[in-house]
Amino acid sequence: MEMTDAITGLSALAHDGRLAIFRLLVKAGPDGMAAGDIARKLDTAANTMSAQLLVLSNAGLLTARRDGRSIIYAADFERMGALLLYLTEDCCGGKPEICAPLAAIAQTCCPPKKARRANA
Amino acid sequence: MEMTDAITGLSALAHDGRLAIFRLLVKAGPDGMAAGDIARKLDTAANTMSAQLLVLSNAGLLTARRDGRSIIYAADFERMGALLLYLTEDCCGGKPEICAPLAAIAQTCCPPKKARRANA
DNA sequence: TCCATATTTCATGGATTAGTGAAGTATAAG
DNA sequence: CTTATACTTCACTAATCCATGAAATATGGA
Repeated sequence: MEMTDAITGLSALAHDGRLAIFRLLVKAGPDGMAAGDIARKLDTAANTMSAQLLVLSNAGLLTARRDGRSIIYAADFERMGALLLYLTEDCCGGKPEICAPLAAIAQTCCPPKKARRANA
Repeated sequence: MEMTDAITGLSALAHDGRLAIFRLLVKAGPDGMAAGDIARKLDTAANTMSAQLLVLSNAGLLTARRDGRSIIYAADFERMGALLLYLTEDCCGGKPEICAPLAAIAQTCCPPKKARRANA
């Protein structure tokens, strides 16, 4: 990931409405959610929601597919992983002082050697 | 870390000048750098630099201390670690699909069991 | 075809952000 | 005490962001 992409991603997430959307879609998983359902869940006007989804999509953090009249948005896990990787690796140089706390969660969710724990 | 703090941090980093400052200070380590040295290194006007440093400081990502006529800024590693932890844990729910790439770097910089590698 | 639903696009206005010249504050040196 | 250095603060403008009403587009059903 390049620096400009990282900045676009950070900007997209640096907004309470958009961060809420992203978090909701992470919880929703690969199946994603229809734009209207997201709007109702977060109590946001349809056009406002559309603009917010566009920003996240343009940052590559969301994928979109049409299903009938609805458009289903889903979090792009790979892209988010790349952003986090950029922050730890390129931005922070993998300093132990910074990424030590991450080791714990990486350990929990992605055991390095043995079988991976199911998570949902 | 709370969501509003995370947003403040993301906003602070979502700017090319400020991200460059932060990266420079991460490289500089705990000793930090004087505001003027940062400004010269990044070819930025003094007052512009001051404003950018203020944003990062207000987000808690930098610490500042006076040394004679200079003011020394340093990256707050703990805070950055907390931001990354928020993004992986609270925002992304520690999903393996997202944090798997992080496991590698966490593995490299912070070995879980054995002695930690020195890193300059 | 006509209508309802789902979402987006456009236009607008208000709020926030960002860079800069000029002035102000703090420290050090002569 | 005066002057220089190091930064910050202030005032201002340009640019960008953001929410919203209104209109447009796309799909599905009667």
